[in-house]
Amino acid sequence: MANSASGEGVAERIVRVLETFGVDRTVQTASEIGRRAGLPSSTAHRLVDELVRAGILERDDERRLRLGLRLWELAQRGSTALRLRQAALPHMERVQAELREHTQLAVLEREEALFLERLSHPEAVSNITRVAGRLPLHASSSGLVLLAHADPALRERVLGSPLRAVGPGTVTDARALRRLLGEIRRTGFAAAPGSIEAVSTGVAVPLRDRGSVIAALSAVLPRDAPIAPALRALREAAAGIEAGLRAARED
Amino acid sequence: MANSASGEGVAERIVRVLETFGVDRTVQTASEIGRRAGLPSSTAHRLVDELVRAGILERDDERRLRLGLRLWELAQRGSTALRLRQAALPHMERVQAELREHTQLAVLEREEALFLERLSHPEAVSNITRVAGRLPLHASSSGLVLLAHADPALRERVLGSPLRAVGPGTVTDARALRRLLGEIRRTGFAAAPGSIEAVSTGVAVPLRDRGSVIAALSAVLPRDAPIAPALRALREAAAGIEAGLRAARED
DNA sequence: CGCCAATTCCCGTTGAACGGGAATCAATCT
DNA sequence: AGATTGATTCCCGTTCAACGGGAATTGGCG
Repeated sequence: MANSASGEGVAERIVRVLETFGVDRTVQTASEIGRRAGLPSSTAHRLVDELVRAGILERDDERRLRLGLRLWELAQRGSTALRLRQAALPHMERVQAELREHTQLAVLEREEALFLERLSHPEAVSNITRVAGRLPLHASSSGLVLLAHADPALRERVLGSPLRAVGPGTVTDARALRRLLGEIRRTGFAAAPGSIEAVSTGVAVPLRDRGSVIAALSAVLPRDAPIAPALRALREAAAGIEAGLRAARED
Repeated sequence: MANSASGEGVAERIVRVLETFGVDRTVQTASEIGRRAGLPSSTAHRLVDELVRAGILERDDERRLRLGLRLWELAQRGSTALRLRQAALPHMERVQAELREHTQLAVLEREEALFLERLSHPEAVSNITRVAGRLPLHASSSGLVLLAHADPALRERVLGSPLRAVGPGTVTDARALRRLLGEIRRTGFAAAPGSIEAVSTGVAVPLRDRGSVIAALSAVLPRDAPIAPALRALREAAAGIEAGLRAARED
């Protein structure tokens, strides 16, 4: 028999299992995983056992499952994300210290904004993004910057799909969004008041490497705060990071 | 046929493939991977293709392979490491700002010290550790702290195995190491001058959760610097992190 | 004890994975 | 231009590891 369910490979199935874990669901029983991944119970148990043996999953004291440290370790190695994060971190710290607000780094992944890093500030306004969290491209300042500089085909795809509102200020009209993206390209930054939460405004600038935009650097400000100082700090940091990336290439 | 090589499962084989990537080897051809993982060429290509389809590996412009962002994303979710890192990061930043030296966070994984986080300071002395890097337990201040508080069986295993010198000051004598570990338990910190590089001294303190040591927090100082200020800063940070972990449990 | 869910064990079936080998493509050298 | 080396793709017969249904077992919990 072997894999009668559908024409998918083992790796895909493993990813499905890993995807049953989430920011909100970090430990589960084998049966839960099986149910969520759509696997027969006995199959789920066998597969989970194998993943534990391989170090991809770990069992805690109660024999419940969580993602293994080994997976994290493997993922860190050599990922492009890591290099970018390493180059960006010191500059992000400076921005965070200066602004006293959350500072974030995001990249485009599978038509969404994926947050690579987030330095939170205890006194700053609330903000839902997390490391390894995702947001739709049209619903955050970082996403807007990424979308504005993305491949035109992707941009049209997003503009043509329904634009879900995340916060009260999310731009959900395709025509307005298209105009906004043009403006972001022209001015070199995005401001998204209330696009996620009513109380906050995101400000983001693009980060370039070899000419093309590879990430967005952003800060989360209180709704009514002036954006000029944040923008200056972010731009300065972006320039520093870009210089770092250029220098790193010269090794 | 199916997997004639040996009695290992698919997951183990996939991990072997992922392990061929390293900090120093982040992109490879499919054939390279196959050779290093001990797979026949055609098998390697098929497997790699599947991993790319699953998003675990990515192809760059030249069709060479690198670890995928999706893997990183999955790994971040829900790992214990992430929670610890998140709790520790702000305190580490404070230590780094105060000492102006590298600050690191390490845990015990498979009989080695695995570095979860590292804040580097541009003006500080060189230091070879990296995020997701590993060092033998006896060869770094962090490792010594972890070893001193590790399960006695593991400790004996390490003491009984050959102790490779990494730097000029690495303790390689089992008897001396045993005495040193006792002292670390007594004093509550480890100082390791030159254990990795001649020019630097590592200072590390344990990080406890529910009574047992789960990680080590360390700083890298110039060889002749006084360790007292660093020790004070590290201890203060450790206390703060431990309080944070306790508070997080109350949710 | 009775109930429910998780887990483990058993086992007959079978097709997906395997890998040897040859062909193709792409650089690089002579 | 022809030869060489290595990566990649394609083909295909073999086969056994994976599969999953089902039953038995464990373990809380009221």
